[in-house]
Amino acid sequence: MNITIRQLQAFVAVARSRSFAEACTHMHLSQPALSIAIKNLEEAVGGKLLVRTTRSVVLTPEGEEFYPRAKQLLQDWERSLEDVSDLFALRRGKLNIAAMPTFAGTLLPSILGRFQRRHPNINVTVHDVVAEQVLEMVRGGRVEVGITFDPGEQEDLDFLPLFSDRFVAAFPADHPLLSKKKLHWRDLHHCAFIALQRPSSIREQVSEMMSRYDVTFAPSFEAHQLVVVGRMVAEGLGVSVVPAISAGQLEEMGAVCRTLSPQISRNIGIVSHRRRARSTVSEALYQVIVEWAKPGE
Amino acid sequence: MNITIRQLQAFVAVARSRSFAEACTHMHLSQPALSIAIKNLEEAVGGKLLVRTTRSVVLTPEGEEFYPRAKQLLQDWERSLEDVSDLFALRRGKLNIAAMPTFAGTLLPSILGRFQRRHPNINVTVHDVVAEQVLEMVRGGRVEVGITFDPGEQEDLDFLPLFSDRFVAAFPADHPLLSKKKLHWRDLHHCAFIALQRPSSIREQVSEMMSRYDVTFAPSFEAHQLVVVGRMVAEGLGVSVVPAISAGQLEEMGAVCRTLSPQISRNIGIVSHRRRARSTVSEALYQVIVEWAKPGE
DNA sequence: CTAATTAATAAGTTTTATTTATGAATATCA
DNA sequence: TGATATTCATAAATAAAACTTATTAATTAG
Repeated sequence: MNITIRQLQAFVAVARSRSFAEACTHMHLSQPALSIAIKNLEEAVGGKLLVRTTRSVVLTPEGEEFYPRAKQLLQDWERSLEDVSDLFALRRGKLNIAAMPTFAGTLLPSILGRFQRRHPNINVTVHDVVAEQVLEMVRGGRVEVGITFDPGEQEDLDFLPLFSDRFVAAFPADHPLLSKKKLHWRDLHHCAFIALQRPSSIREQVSEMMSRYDVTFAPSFEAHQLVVVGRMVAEGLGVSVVPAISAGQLEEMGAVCRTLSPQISRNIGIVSHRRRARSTVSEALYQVIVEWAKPGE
Repeated sequence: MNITIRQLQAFVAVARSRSFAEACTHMHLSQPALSIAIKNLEEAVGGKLLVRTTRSVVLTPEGEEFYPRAKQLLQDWERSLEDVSDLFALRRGKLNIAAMPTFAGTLLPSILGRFQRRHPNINVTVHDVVAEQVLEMVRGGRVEVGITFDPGEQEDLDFLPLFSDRFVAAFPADHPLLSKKKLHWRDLHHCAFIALQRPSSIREQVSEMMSRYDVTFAPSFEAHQLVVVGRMVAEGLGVSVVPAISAGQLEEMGAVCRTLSPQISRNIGIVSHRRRARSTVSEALYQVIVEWAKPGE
């Protein structure tokens, strides 16, 4: 006969109350059922755990030794199962996501705010890394969800586009080019240029566009962080080209942004692993992001 | 639905082998039974633990988190039950017994030798304390088995007599009284007497016998240990009266023992608690002692 | 000595587990 | 590409177990 959890529970209940009758009500079980449960448990372990007379129930020395361990076993059992349940019920859990810095520093915080309000006990860690590394982290399973550019058709990755982003040029408030109605990439010729340092997909794409229109890509200044680029532009050190989603941030710092023709747009969206299973938590974040991006649907 | 051990075992088996089919043979279960077991487990915890396609089985992130804990739970479970079984099967265990020094130093070792051969993994601790304290230790539950004199009718103690012991007088090899055919307590008058120090039931009984026959109980020497008394007697410092079971020990040291008339005998036996349950280990020792005392039965 | 309390046993019922048989999906190989 | 084999899910039937009510036995309290 194999030992069941219920048998252990029965034993603990009887041992605690020193009475079959009392244990019955506690276990929501009839008295014979409890009797048999204990009997079977005793058979399984090979000896008496309780000495029952019609007037009293006492533990044998072996029962005395087993009692605390049985309690511990039951407690561990409950605890472990509760923990998994919590994971599924979003009452508890950890989530790692990766996002390219442009997104992580602009739109992501408000999304996480919304997620946090809906699932207060989930711990989210954001890895803000360059676009290519976002893909690598998803591929390697270090994060379940990544937000970056459309990586194109990938054998092991899924991409769900959220919105499309464009490039805008950022000027100091008093820059002469601001008087022009329509700005073209070519107009940036001869301007002192402020670029993001490598590795940066923005830098790569900007440099590619400029060379396409015979503008020499020769940055006068470089910086890692977008805020630094913004300050530099505002101070009149030069002009820069940044993603449209960062435009607001730059204008707060005193720069003025203008669209550039021809407009090139890049899709930004959610990257996830094609074959790996997604956790309930990541599914929940996925949900929130999609709702945020497409409020109508 | 409540979670069973079998369901956990099923989950661990599948998670380990990454295959339902393989887990089936390991669990001695049909494939549908296993399928349902996993399904029920997943329902109980509130989400998917495994992602099954027709070609592969992989763990979900939650499953991945649960897997090691499930293994641990099962291991603890097995371990605890095995430990209790060991207790009953006399494969392991501790036993505390109390015995009065006369017995602990003479006959007990060979009994314990026999017990040890029969149950090699039981750890026995012997408390050699004076007769009254043996009773106290049994009464207080500090030991399950005690060996001492018959305590008479006791409300909470059982006594099983094993053998009866008498007192013998111990003399130096060249003592004049040794020429007498029959020795009486009265003959000890005027002898230099060597007594055991208090508290000792032997001392009490000897002193009582002597005063009954108008022999003054005025020890010239006293010692705690019987061996010391033996040496003193052998050296000619005086005579002593000791239990018959210690006679052999004293004669080894050069003393000569003679019976004393009238012979008074005291029953020596096993004391145990009347209401407290006895452990399987103590039962086993009980058995060995009884067999030793009454080889015929 | 009777009534009350407590646990064990018996018989019958319900619930749960398990098996056999079958179906659906997918990779393998000709 | 299509047959084949493999793998897991589902359905129905059956075997096993757990549980309940009714009854019995034993012991204490009044």
